[in-house]
Amino acid sequence: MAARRATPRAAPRADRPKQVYEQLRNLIVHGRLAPGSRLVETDIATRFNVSRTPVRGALQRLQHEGYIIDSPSMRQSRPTVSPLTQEDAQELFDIVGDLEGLAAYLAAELPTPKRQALLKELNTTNNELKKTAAAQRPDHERLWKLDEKFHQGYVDSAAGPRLRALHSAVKPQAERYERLYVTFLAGEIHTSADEHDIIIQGIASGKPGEAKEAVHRNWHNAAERLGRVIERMGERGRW
Amino acid sequence: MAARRATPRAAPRADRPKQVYEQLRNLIVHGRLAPGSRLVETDIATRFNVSRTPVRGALQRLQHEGYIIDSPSMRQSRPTVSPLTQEDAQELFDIVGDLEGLAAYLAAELPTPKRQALLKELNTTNNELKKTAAAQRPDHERLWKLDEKFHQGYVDSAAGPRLRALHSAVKPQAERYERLYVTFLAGEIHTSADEHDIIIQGIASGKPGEAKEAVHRNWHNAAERLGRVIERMGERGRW
DNA sequence: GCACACGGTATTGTATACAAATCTGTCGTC
DNA sequence: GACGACAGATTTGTATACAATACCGTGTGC
Repeated sequence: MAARRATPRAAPRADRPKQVYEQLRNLIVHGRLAPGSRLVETDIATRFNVSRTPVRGALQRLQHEGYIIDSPSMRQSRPTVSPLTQEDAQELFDIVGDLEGLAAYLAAELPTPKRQALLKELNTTNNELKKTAAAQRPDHERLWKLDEKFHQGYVDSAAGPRLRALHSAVKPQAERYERLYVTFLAGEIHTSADEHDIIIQGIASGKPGEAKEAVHRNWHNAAERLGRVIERMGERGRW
Repeated sequence: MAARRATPRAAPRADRPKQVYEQLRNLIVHGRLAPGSRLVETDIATRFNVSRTPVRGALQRLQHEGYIIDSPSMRQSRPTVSPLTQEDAQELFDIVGDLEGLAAYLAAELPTPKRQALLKELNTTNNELKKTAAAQRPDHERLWKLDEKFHQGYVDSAAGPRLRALHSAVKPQAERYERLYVTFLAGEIHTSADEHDIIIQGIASGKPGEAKEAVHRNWHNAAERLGRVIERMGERGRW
């Protein structure tokens, strides 16, 4: 164990907690750390050649953002990767839809010039999404990125700092489920893209309420479509 | 400095990070730690007779929940108490309204028996609120607690674990502004109580959309009323 | 054969020493 | 008199030692 420590104190002071956080998050999101896995500070520390201190920071953030939870029936906190369930997906998507709905509401109230620029961007992204989805063997990574970009578009241009912060803490958690979605429901992406058009329409016509509702429906429907997939997999939490 | 440490290692192992967090949060919420104040780990540690380790955990949580921010224009993170501004209040209240709106939506969809129990509780609380507000010199602390209890009612009975967690992380931040509200707008509490009745009505009639909208309006209006107060104070951040 | 207690092990909580980085104030130079 | 460089002081980042607690397997008594 001690022989393996490459450069423990020579590391270039580059926000190690964040690096550890990102790497762990990646492992979780991509399913390499299965739901239920226990995260042991010491193991992680040796794995990344850092001490427990930055690891602790990363774990606390992961926990706060919901990627890991303290396994129940234990007093001492034992962080484990949180499970993937149908109910959780449904609730999470509703919450994301709600937050993004608020952003869309605000986007529809933007002054015209800014709104026009946003609309152009949204249309471009969504058309690319449609085109990519229509391909013979759609590029999953690209599909996911385009969908992400679409939603991020109106959030960035209309949300204030607080909403943005909250969104960027909550939304990424949906990635765990979205990766399932895109893997098993690539054929239904066009449904989503059509729903996106309704969102665009709501923002374009300057009707905040409609834009918001369209976003809600998009996420709610996605959760429903996804629910069938999770059920089929028996909620095993692995894929 | 060293002579003052009472029982550094004899403390009864009672989740010190949480204790530190709660005490700091209290200081912030009650304005004893003014916006812009710098929080220095070592100072806090000596003040509470703990080491920097639990303090660090508390600070990280406070930062994640928005009570403190890294003051800009500095590379090294220098946490300071976040400011109180009109825009921030408006955005924060909209977000809380949005989250609680979702909870109210779900509450209106609850099965009848559960809904009846909830409605009874909400009515009781709101009537007490009205009664308290009508008094000659209303008890501010009590007013705040009753309003809090009212909103918590439908959240607790309808929200899932995720929504509850998010709500309990975001909502308490509004307390900084609510304390202003109740201090300077005690006379307008009845307006809020009337808006609460509309929420109750929405849940009672089983119309999720209306319940949600009523919650949105309640928070949005509150933010507007509060905005006038903050403006009057010149957004000094002290009171 | 089962329940319970006990001891070893694993893991987290806390304190503290040290290193790196920034900030602040002073002094010298132009 | 102002600007800039340098040195001391502050403060945070990291590593690590130690303490406390929870977990787990084994053994003993009934």
